[in-house]
Amino acid sequence: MSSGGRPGLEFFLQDALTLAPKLLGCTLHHVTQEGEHLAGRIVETEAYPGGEDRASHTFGGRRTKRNEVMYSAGGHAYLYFVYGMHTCFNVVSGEEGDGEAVLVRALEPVLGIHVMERNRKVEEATKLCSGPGKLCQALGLALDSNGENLCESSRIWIEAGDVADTETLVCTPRIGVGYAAEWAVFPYRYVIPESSHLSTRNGLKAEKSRL
DNA sequence: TGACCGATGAAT
DNA sequence: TTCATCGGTCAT
Repeated sequence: MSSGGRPGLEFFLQDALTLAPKLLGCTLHHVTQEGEHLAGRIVETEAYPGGEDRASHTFGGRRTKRNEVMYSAGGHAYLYFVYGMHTCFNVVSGEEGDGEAVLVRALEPVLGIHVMERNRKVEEATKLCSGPGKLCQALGLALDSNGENLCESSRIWIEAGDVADTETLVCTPRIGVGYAAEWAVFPYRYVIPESSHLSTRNGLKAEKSRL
């Protein structure tokens, strides 16, 4: 995939485990209600394949009002509220009904950095989007964007990109899913280890399995 | 209707 | 390592 354009629907119809590493290097864009154009390069993702994966919201075919959009066709935005104070941004993947998604965990700020600093109330670039809750706060992404179509929306979209030749893709176990039994240790988290914008919580230590 | 529990982050 | 904080989920 080459950089620059918006990937077609078929890109998002891939299953979560295939899509998650491919989202690394892509850029997430958000144009806020105030017209501020914010964007960041994706450097950390996690795949939530659904089905038997206990860490997925759609585990065992569970279907509720909250996870409904996770069952929509790939390319939709799935946002949810967690821990009583944080919003997480996911890219729905796979065919309609699959119930798969990729959680975007960290970005490298690219556009509108001053706005992100204001939104986050911090100055350090490495603290702006280095976590799923942080990047939503920095980009101003809220629950009202749940269900947004990333292929057609003029508010939120993904720009194609690649992992640079000088960068090495690495996968690790997912963060914060220790309750998911054996699924907790599967290497469904993908990072660009050279990035200084990874989520600090377990930044990049407990792994080394190259793709 | 209510108790419990997070796909977290920030402070200590 | 602790805790703030509250919607979703599931058991009554």
